[in-house]
Amino acid sequence: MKSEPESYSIDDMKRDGTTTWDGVRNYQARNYMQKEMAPGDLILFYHSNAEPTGVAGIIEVAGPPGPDETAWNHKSPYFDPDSKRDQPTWYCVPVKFKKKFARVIGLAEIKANKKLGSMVLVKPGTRLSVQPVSKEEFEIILELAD
DNA sequence: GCCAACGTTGGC
DNA sequence: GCCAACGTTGGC
Repeated sequence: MKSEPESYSIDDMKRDGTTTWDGVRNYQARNYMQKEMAPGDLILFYHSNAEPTGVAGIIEVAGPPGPDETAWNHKSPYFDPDSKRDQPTWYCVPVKFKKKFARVIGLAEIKANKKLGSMVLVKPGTRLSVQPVSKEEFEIILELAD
């Protein structure tokens, strides 16, 4: 899961302990949260548009997906008048902090690692803020963080 | 700040 | 249904 640290960083995540991954307004990213994630799944927390950009730590799916309430909040930047109470357009999952890496695993380092060449993250033109990571890829990132 | 890549919107 | 215009993402 990607976040710009200027708006929400791994340090914010650590401070809060848990949060709801709301505000996602891309159907493919929503589908991953609504249909592919299960409580207990581990997640790489990625800092985008940052210095440095890269994986900053690990979080975990803390519960089942639910409607994204920000879509109903007129004051929210994520307000979406098309999302109805009885048929929400947007879903999100609660997440909880697990670990902050001692260093950020930079995008360049990930790109340079041959074993990570098939990560969705490094595929050209992939801008999804929520994207799948294989178990193998996840473990390689973990090793790099040690 | 630039710009390529992509998703969405809306006219036709 | 096509596609141009526009907005957003995100690396650099």
